[in-house]
Amino acid sequence: MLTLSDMSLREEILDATKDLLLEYGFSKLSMRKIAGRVNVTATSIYLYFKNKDDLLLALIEESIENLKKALSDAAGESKGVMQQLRSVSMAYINYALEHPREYEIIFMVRPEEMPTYPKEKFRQIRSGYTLLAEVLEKGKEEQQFETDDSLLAAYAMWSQLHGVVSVIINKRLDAKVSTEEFIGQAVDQIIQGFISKKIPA
Amino acid sequence: MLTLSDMSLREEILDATKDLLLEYGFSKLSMRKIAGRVNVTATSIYLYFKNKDDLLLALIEESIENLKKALSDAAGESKGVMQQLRSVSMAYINYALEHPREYEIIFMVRPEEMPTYPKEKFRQIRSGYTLLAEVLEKGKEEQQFETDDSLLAAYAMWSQLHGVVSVIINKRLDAKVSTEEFIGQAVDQIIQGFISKKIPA
Amino acid sequence: MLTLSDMSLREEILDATKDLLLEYGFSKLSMRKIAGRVNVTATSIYLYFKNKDDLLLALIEESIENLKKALSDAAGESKGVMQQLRSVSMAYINYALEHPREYEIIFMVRPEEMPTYPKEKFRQIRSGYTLLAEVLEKGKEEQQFETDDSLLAAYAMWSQLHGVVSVIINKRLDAKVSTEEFIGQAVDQIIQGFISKKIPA
Amino acid sequence: MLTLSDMSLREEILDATKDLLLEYGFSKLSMRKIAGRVNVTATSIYLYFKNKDDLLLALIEESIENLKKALSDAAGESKGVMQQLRSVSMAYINYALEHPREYEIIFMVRPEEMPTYPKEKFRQIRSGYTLLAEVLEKGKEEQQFETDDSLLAAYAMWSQLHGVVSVIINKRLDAKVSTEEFIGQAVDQIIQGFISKKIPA
DNA sequence: AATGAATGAGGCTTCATTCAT
DNA sequence: AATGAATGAAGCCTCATTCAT
Repeated sequence: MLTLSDMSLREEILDATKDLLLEYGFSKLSMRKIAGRVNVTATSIYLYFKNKDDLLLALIEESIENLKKALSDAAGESKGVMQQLRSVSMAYINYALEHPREYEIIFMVRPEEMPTYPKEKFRQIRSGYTLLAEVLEKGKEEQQFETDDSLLAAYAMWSQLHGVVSVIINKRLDAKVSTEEFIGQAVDQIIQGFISKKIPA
Repeated sequence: MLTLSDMSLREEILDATKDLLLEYGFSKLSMRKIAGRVNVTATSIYLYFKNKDDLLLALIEESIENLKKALSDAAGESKGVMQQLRSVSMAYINYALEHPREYEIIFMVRPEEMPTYPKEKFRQIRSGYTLLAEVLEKGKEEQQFETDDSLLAAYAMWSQLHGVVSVIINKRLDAKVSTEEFIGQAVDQIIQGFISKKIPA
Repeated sequence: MLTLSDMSLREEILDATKDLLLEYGFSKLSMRKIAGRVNVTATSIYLYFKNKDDLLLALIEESIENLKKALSDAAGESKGVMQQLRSVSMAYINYALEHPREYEIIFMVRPEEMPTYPKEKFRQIRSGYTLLAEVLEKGKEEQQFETDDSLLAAYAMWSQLHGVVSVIINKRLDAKVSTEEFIGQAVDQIIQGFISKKIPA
Repeated sequence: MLTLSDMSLREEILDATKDLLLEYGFSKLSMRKIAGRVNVTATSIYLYFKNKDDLLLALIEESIENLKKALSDAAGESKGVMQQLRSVSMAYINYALEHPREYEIIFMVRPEEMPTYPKEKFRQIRSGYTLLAEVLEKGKEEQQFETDDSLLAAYAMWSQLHGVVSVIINKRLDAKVSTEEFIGQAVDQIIQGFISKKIPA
């Protein structure tokens, strides 16, 4: 088991930053507060990160990496295309809910807030949907379902999954609504919407 | 026609704040910058708003009001339930894209960033979905479509719509993907997903 | 008579900055220390100057202006060309010794230390020698002395005067040497050197 | 031939410091930057120098030594007194322009910036002029020129030479003026001023 | 001989806010 | 209705230096 002392200061800093981001939000994050939480001088942070942006960047990259891994793991475990579709969707939602800090970091950090943020990273974030696109394309080939444009469909699905997650994480759900039921219902609708999409209503 | 001078300073301040939020993001927003954009001293803002939080609060309330109005207008104009479903969905997306500042303010301002924000306001935000719920309930009564739980379904739809909007506003879309096609595809899937939701896959 | 309270804070700040520059040197100058000396918060300085560079710039400009005025006054008071030559020289030295803070500010602030310093200002500083050049040119016309190149000669004289002043202000003089005698001797040599410059030795 | 690896780290540090001083100025000099330029940790500097002041002190001493040597070499090579006068003057200027880093370090580092700087060192700096004084004294004995006070005259000459050098190094010269012509003219005037100084104008 | 980790002080600057006018 | 002056807290970051290794 990992204890605090097993973590390098660098990791401790990253971890504390995640916490603070989730607890107080981006605009309240400060180097001093991060340092305080790790019981170190603010100066020490600069031994491991060039500056605040550099620290946030490292955080984002790490988080993206984790999300990507979670998704490809889920895709690999499943057999059929239909099953893959559902299991990747659930993996996406589960990862987000189990690692809200990381998920938020990936998505809530806005371009305007981070002008120095390399565009290429934003592209990486999108790569979440590419896995979906691959599954859809495979299903198309296997004639499991018909799609005009797998990429577009994948994008649409991804955005819906993101919406579901977003609403939960941001605590926009009514207290009366069970989160689990909500997820079940939403994922059903999302997948069903994709499968039976033919009537342009 | 409205000219600048027709706007009360209060409104000018609110408007400038919206602009700044969209342009530079929440963490870069400052009373001074707001004042500067309106050509007023920072002190003057305090004549109309108790403090920064109060200003943001007013902004959010105003924005929520506008969104609610846009939605109910859309619902009112349409005849059939099916048509209402689609037109409310599109109204939601359109409002968000046409008033990204307001939409962002409503959704991107996180509870953690605004500790003083009254919880009751967050509940109001959710009211966006109540209109959807009413439409769904009506459709159920008219036996246009079957739903176990209209409220849950409405929540699911709303979250998906939010996801679609979110991805666009946050510029997370690939440049290769046409926004219009994306919206079309997504809305189709969302509605279709709701209508034909029966197979728990 | 001027008392402290008669000075605007802006002037007090400029004055304190001069003192600190002279007392502790450029590299030790800080906004906090300036503020401390004026019994104000560091923040207050920013009400009058955009930033540190801006403050220093104002200081330099003011000092240049004063030096220029002192020199042209001296030139105006004297009658003959020879007398002008001597009186401008003495005015230069006197101004520097009576306002060492201002003189230092003009000359000791190096381009490398102030990258944002507008080149045009450096040109203004040189204008000290233009007055000399004019006097020399006039003397040439009046056939009081012969010069191939008045501008060059003026430059040479100016640099020598600067050297004299420099050595005194920087306290590089031996304690055994009387400053007054040193100045007398030096100015004599400088003027004489110019007048009888014909033998390329 | 000397290569980098032939230099002791101590010398490398001194050398890097000279460069940095010339390039970025005194106020931007930091132990870290010095260390960085030598590819060493800042800590390593403390193996060779007690602290920053100590390092600067070593630099100054070394530079003074070099200047003194250049001057006495120049005096030794020349035959007649008149020739010595000119050749020492030129040696002074040449040394300064060829080793601006060292020259600057000697003269630009102000007592106020270095409170711990032993006064005795400042006295050493002045020793530059003693060589001049000796030449003048010798000339007086040989009745080549008349001086009331050789020491005073030497001081005056030295200050003027310093002025000439100062203006060039500090890039205060107009671009239109040729540095070489300027030096020629100035040295002529300086020497001539000394030789024919008799009329108290 | 050299480093890596850490610190406390202080650098410039911006912030929200108040108070007297 | 609006301002100008001022503040204290805090922002990010760099500094010289020390200590254990």
